[in-house]
Amino acid sequence: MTRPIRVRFAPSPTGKLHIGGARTALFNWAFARRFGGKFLLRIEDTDPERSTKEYERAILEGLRWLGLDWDEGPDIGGPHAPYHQMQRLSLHKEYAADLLARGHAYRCFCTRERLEEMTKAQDAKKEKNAYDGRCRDLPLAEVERRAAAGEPYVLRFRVPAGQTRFKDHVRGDVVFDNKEVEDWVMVRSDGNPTYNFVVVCDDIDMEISHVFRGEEHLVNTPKQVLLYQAFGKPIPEFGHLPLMLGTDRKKLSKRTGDTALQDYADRGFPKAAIVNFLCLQGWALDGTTEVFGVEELVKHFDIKDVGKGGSIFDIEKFLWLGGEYIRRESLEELAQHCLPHVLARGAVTEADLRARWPWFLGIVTAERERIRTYGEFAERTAYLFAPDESVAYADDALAAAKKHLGRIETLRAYLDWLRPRLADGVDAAAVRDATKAWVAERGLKMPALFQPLRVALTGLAGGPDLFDAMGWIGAPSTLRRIEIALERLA
RNA sequence: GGCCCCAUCGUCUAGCCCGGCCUAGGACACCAGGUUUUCAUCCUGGCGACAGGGGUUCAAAUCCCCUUGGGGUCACCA
Repeated sequence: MTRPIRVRFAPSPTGKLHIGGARTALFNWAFARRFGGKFLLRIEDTDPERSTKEYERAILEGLRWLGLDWDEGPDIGGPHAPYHQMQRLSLHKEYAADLLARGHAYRCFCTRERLEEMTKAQDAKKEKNAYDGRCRDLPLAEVERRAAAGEPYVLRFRVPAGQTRFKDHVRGDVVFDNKEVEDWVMVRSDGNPTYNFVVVCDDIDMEISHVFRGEEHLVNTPKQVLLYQAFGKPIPEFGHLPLMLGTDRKKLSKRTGDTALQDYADRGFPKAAIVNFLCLQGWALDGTTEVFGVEELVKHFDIKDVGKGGSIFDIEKFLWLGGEYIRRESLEELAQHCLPHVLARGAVTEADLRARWPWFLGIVTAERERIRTYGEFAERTAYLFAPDESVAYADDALAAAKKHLGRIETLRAYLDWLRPRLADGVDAAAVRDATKAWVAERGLKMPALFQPLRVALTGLAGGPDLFDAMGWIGAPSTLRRIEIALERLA
């Protein structure tokens, strides 16, 4: 009964890696690593219409990027190769022939048109939609004759009477009445097997011991268990993970936010924060520790501890975690991570940035406590690379500046005062002290100068020390931006 | 609608399996205060939940039943 632990993640390359899929992969991986099992990857490319090599590559890249490594898979092979389902077709056909020969499957000649009518009739009578079994007990002679005549047919699984139960590590034992399971199609009329059939063939062949997947597969499970029984093969243990929900409480979809792992990588979430956050959706280390890494996950993860209820994807907490990880990075590390996001905005070249790396590090130092993603860094520092004439003024910043009635006079007086002091460049410490004294002398409140000034220089309502910012943009731009603000803030 | 699954603060969750230590713990968010030229970081405090109703028991968030609510799924897609 105790088999070697072998789990798998089997994505279909019909889209980008879904964030929920990433969590499924993570939990499978963690389970294998915790209990010394094998983690394998299998590509379910049985839908040639929608599968692409690009998606497949992107999915593998995404998993690798997260730090998940597999012991067997399409790119590295393994004892049960190939790991692309399309390349395993002959095996599936053998399995199907076996089931047909032993009476666990039968040929069904019902046309799509007839099936449609059947469904319509069932709807009209408010009956449940299920195959009515017309071809289930056709005389063998008739079956042979029609098949020989070239009449198209599908292979349906002959669901026996009784009940089907299976072990689910997150839900407990689950029981289905076989009456609820229809005689489903195993092999299409074009000879290609369907998902529910192929999955079981491959899981048997690859000696998968545990199947952990999303809850949407729960209702498929009885069909699959019945198949294992028909084959006389050991049934794996299951674990149906709760769904990740959008803010509408429904299965996470593009309607309520980004769904692809790539989207979050593009926004500049630290990958460790992504992994950490994924862990927190349905699992907890000890209920108290929120920030932890994969070492802790692998040390403590068990499928039994995964919660049953779906969890709403809370982007705010995700962002908070991002900030936590960013503040744990070394300065150099963080700068390297921010770099591509700054470059992506297209206002500066890598060579330029590399040439003034210490300058860049200074800015990273000042912004790090404010950002939660690398993308936010790029956003917040856009003013540094903008032409003086077109610094974007944020709405809240503009409102804050305009609260000060004397802003124009103050700014004009300050500009006149400042100009000679910047003749030899910006000495941030000196200007800072002198400016405070200037404000005090004139009996002004600090914000009366600082808020309009901040908008003039950065266009933002908040940010790092203003005099540091002067140093970053330099004396000419400082003066020029104040001049421009005199008009834009009027 | 049939079937299946689920149900602790607004959100993520600990506690539930093996009833008592729970006047239910932590985190995000929010509110208030401190620090600060602003924003943020950081620190302090606050708000806030066992869906409802029945049982079982000396004792129930924890076990059982019902109701309600939410979700998933009903293809020759995966």
